[in-house]
Amino acid sequence: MTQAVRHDSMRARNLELVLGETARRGPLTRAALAELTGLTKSTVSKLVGDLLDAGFLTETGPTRAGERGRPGVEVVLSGGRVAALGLEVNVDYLAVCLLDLTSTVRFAERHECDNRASDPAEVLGELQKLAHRALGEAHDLTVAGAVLAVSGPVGDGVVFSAPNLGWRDVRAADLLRLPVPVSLDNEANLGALGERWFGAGPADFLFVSGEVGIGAGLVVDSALFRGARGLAGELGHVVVSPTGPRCRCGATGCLETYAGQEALLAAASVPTVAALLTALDARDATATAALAAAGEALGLALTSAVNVLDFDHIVLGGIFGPLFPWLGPAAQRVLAARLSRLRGSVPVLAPSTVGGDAATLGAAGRTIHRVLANPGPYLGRI
Amino acid sequence: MTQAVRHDSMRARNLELVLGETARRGPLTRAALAELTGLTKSTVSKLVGDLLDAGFLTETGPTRAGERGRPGVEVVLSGGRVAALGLEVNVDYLAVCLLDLTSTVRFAERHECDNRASDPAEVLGELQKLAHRALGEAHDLTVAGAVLAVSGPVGDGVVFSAPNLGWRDVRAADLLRLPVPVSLDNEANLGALGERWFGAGPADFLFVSGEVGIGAGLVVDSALFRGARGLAGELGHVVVSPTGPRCRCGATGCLETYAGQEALLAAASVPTVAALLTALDARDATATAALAAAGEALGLALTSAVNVLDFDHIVLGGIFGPLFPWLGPAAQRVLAARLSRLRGSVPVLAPSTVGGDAATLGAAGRTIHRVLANPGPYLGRI
DNA sequence: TTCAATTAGTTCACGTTATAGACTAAATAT
DNA sequence: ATATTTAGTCTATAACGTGAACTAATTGAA
Repeated sequence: MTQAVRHDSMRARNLELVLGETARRGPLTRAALAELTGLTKSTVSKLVGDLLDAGFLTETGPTRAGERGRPGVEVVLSGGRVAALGLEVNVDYLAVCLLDLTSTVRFAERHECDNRASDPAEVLGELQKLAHRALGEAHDLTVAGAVLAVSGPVGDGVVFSAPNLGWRDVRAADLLRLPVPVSLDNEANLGALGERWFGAGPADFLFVSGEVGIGAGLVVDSALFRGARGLAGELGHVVVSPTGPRCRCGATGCLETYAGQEALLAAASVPTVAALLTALDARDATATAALAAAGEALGLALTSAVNVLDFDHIVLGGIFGPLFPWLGPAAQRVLAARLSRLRGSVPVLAPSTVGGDAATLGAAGRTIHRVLANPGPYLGRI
Repeated sequence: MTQAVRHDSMRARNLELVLGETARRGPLTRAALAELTGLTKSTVSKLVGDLLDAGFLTETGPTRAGERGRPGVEVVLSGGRVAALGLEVNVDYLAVCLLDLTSTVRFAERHECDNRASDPAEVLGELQKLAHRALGEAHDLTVAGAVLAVSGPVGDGVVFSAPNLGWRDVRAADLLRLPVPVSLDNEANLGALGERWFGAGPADFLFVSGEVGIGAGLVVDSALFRGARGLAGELGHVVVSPTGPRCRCGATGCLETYAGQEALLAAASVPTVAALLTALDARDATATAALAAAGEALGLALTSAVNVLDFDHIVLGGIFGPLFPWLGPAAQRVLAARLSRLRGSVPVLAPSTVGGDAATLGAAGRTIHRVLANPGPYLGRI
């Protein structure tokens, strides 16, 4: 349901507009902002003034345009007011990062550890320590919030199931006691946002997160598409071949049984992802064949996803990122074979450009974007 | 990109809000509207006054509440101001309907004819005659626009490909000369909207349109989801079995090769859908088995779609509507077998409650909703 | 029957916000 | 030096929603 518009929401909306344009298009004069937003110069002046006072923007001095007329004074996003915390629990590590409003990394740390079949309280306690170190680096910045990335379906502060960690129904947002609001999201969703904001993700694309399970983050018009219940993107259980191997979900021939981490390692006869990469680098035939087969299965699942959702770009992240050279071409071939006639073009498949930090950065970025979209609450103080 | 908010857009927004609530929740007093929208009584009075003046609303006299206090005067949507035209070109018929703002059908006609491998200009000429009959029934109503439903991918007034009609790259919106703005949309999309507005479609569901091809309309939060290029919903080419029969799209084992109209008729050894229904009613073993097999394939494709998009409700339309008793149970079984463990619940599969008129009604409904969402342009006149 | 209580709807002074255009400021071109 | 051009500010104004006072119409109790 939509809300009534009053003067204050009108103002909030226009503040967001000015702040958003400045964030998106770098240094901008008031005149340029007026042109871009369609607001008048006077209105822009007033809004920019308020954002300067609040510490969200700073002036960078007069432009040296070399053109006729009075040079404008450019304003840019200021990193000195608000920060955001990004957290991630992965199978092999805990990660934390602190970003300011300009998306500059103020602090980042990764703690390598094995979280397989772990105790949620213990792991989150360890993460809390990391988070406090990051908060210490915030100094005088207001930390607007923290977002935690976990793989597997989540909702309303609860991890329903994280197969790689062995967690079920963990109230992670509550367990992680922090002096800032904590929220929770799926690692694939946050990875997708990370790729959009910090990598090469276009406005519409499908981000695939290959881990023990295979998740997907759907980005539509630069925003996450979450589906009716918030559980969209279960790419791992898309049907690849109805008569295929049995999956832990109870079905058969799901993508996960072909390209999930466990299936990959078993097919390549190696114990770890690191060993798999070594084998591939050494041109091991079994490993290479295993990856090509997995790539084909991935291509089939992506074909179905593209048919339903009409994506032109697909980014492979998680372990599929480093494995891309061996997995990507096969998947791309399947996509080309099955989609070129119908669509006229073939979706572009590419590895993540952000790499392993996509989800952590995306997590922090979510808060950054929340603040940029609604600076009101932070406007009074300074 | 979002737009700046000025006084006029604030007003437009609140007008939409008042009009929308009245449309959604039936007769409402000004006091109730104030409560619902969060606007003050004075604002609501002013907005309702304008909508009454413009002929969008009418007062239905004082309420007989029986409670203490002055009884309120209820207002309802008025059908006497604006109408909308819905058009459809199907393989077996042309259809037209005229709806007023209250979604009351003012005129509807269906012209049975065989449009297989037809000449676009000829067919659209015939449709134009029908449309003019409908426009004649509009009398003093302003017809705000016409929307034409065609099966297959469309975009910007052009039918890219309608396999059932044999059309390719037809500029249908231009060919159909009408005295009102004409736009074009996919039959599956409009069927989905028809089911949402005139049938039992919930706020989030997948509408499947079974015809020669199999399309899907994705409804998310009561709005269509069109994908990056507007071509979302190609359910017919979702992978059911990678080694299956060759499809006209160049791939193999697409859903269409199992459950497309041609595949169905061939498997059941009947020449037409009518004959298929007769055979099924007569408990013909071949036909029954063919439908069960198609249902399983449909179930597999829907499994993939649900995994990616997280739908809880699926509505089967087009020829799948009448075929539901023979096709639905098998599909539902596959969905249950493959999704229950992972999701905890199984998506509900149901036949369309609107039937064959879903797309035509959806087409007219699109214009109705466009006007309700932006009554401004029609406010001055009366 | 009368009057208090209650709810609906209108009116109007007011506050907030964006606008338009005049005005000042600072550069380049002639 | 002066005209021209562009940036930014200032002020009066208009649009719109708000809030409180006010009128209207009903029920219920004395």
